[in-house]
Amino acid sequence: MTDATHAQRPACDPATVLDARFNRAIEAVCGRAADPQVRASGNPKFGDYQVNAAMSLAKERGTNPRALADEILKATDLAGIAAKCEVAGPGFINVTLEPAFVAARLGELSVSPTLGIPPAADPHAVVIDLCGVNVAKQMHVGHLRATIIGDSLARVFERLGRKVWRENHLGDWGLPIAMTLARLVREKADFARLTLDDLNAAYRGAQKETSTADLDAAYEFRCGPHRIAELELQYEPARAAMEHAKRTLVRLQSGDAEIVRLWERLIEVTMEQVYEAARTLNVKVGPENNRGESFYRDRLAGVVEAFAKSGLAKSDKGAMVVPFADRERPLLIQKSDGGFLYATTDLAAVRFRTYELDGSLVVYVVDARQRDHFKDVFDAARLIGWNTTKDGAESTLVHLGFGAVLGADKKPLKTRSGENFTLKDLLDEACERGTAEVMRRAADATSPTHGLPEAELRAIGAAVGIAAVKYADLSGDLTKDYVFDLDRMVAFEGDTGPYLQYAHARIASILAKSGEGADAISSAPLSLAEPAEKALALHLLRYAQMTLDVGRSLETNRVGLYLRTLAELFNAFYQACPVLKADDAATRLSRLRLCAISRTVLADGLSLYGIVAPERM
RNA sequence: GCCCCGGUAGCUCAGUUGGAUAGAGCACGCGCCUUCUAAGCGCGUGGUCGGCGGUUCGAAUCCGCCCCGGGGCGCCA
Repeated sequence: MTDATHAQRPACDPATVLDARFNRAIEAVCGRAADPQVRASGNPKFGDYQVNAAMSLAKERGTNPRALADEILKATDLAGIAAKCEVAGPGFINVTLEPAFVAARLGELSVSPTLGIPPAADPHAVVIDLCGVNVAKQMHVGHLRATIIGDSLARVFERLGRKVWRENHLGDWGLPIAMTLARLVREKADFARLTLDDLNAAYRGAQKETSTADLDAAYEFRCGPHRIAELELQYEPARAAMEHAKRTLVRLQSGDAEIVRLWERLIEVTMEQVYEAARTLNVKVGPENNRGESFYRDRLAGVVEAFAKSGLAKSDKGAMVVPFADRERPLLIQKSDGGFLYATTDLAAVRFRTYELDGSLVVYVVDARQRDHFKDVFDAARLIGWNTTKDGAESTLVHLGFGAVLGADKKPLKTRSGENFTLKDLLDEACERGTAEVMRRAADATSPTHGLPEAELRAIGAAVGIAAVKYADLSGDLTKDYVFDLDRMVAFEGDTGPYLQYAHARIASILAKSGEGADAISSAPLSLAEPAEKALALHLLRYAQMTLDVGRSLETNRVGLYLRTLAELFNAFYQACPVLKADDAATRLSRLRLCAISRTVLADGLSLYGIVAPERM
């Protein structure tokens, strides 16, 4: 997203070297610098890399593209880098790299603690709004995406060396919470023993008991006085409940010690499920990430004041709105009764995140339906100049609107009995399926997991089930809806999380059986004589660029694509090149080192998804 | 009505940001475990990339207009 990030290029990536060399040659030939357009070749018959700039440059200069490609190629110093270069097709320059050059770069990668990722150029923080639970409500499948996508992006930015804030913007404030609280008080609930189910029931009960929909409709359609009087009598309890809720809200807002204590208990009970889900999902979200709506309550009046003072907000039908030049719909920041709205809270949060948290990138991982809302909030923030860090650097505000999770019938996911699928149900089932599969395989006497303690098998099974769920979610286009089909995800065949874990376990197994020490392996000379070895090595060298690309684009699916390709290339290598039974000791050690690097990169890549890579499965 | 997001193989989806003959996985057909984990590998069948036009050396990708599906549109969050 930032130029600084974009400019970073991994030193061990051959594309970086080729880019520099061809850049120099193009400048010599054409008299000016231009992007050489270095790309990895899609087809092995076109070599390892292709340089595509000659065609567009020739068009610009009105010359023959193949002749220009020839000229550029002649001017490029590739001694020790390329084994073969040729001009092909309309003017592609196809480059086949020298295996020794690739091996040298891979050696650099293997001793890099960051796997070749250059240090972050932007010293500001990245702020990620994730999870987004509501107090007194059960977590459902929508929270799955907000949580694991946000956590994965956080992990990517941590890998890139950025300071990351995971912000759990909980819905812990406002009338609905007060209504729930009021009802629990009236019911004389035992707050010490409250469960989430109790809260949920109270929340729903409160919504229902205060509903005056029929009466409101009667007013709206100007029903006769008889009908109105009848309904008013009927809705007397609803009014009373709402009055109580409002009194409770006032006490909460004014800091009434007793009410605040009960309110905190509500949050505690709600968040316990979040922490449990986070543990199951291997997601780094805990109490330290809680910064809910209530945190911003004392800043809301200031937000409205700031917009009013700068002339950006105006009064409209008694409410305060921020109008926009390019659209009809204004942003409502204060109700006619003086109350604030979620847009007000979000504006306060934007300012806190850019200024106080010093974020030059603030990512909101919130479902796609809120696109318009965030467009308005971000535009308003830009109008008033809140998209800047403490030292005045520009902040990028991004809404990463993810698609819905659908059932097999393409409708929002429901259980068989037609109820909402809670996140817990879903994760429990995934873990069960994973465990069943691991147990089944462990029963086979020839399996590497045969005879392991049950607790260990269960841990592997849970890791496998969760990997299936997370991979299915993160490896697709985040903005699209996707069909949640446990049967398919937990099939563990093909393009799945367990497929990657399996590749990792195979590598770990080879290394364990080799009998070689880590030092002997990590210091072995690399030779990449076989095509499968070289192809694997080339892909390993692209890890750093892939990670940078994800940081720039926020497309987590690039990680999945990279890892799937890595696993495929490893499997091809595994099939074509014996490691433990290699022809000679030097080849054996070289291949072991290739295995070790593959394993490190695969495990690191899986860690970007927060997927655990077991040694055996 | 206005705005936003999608449409790629029978199904579920990729497609390295405009590159060479559009790829996987399921499913279907065939082959590979006396060799490091067969949750694997190889081969085959399967396509008007929603439609029409445009931009250019080159389009699934960019632009315009349609068709179909989904979502959102002031005092809830």
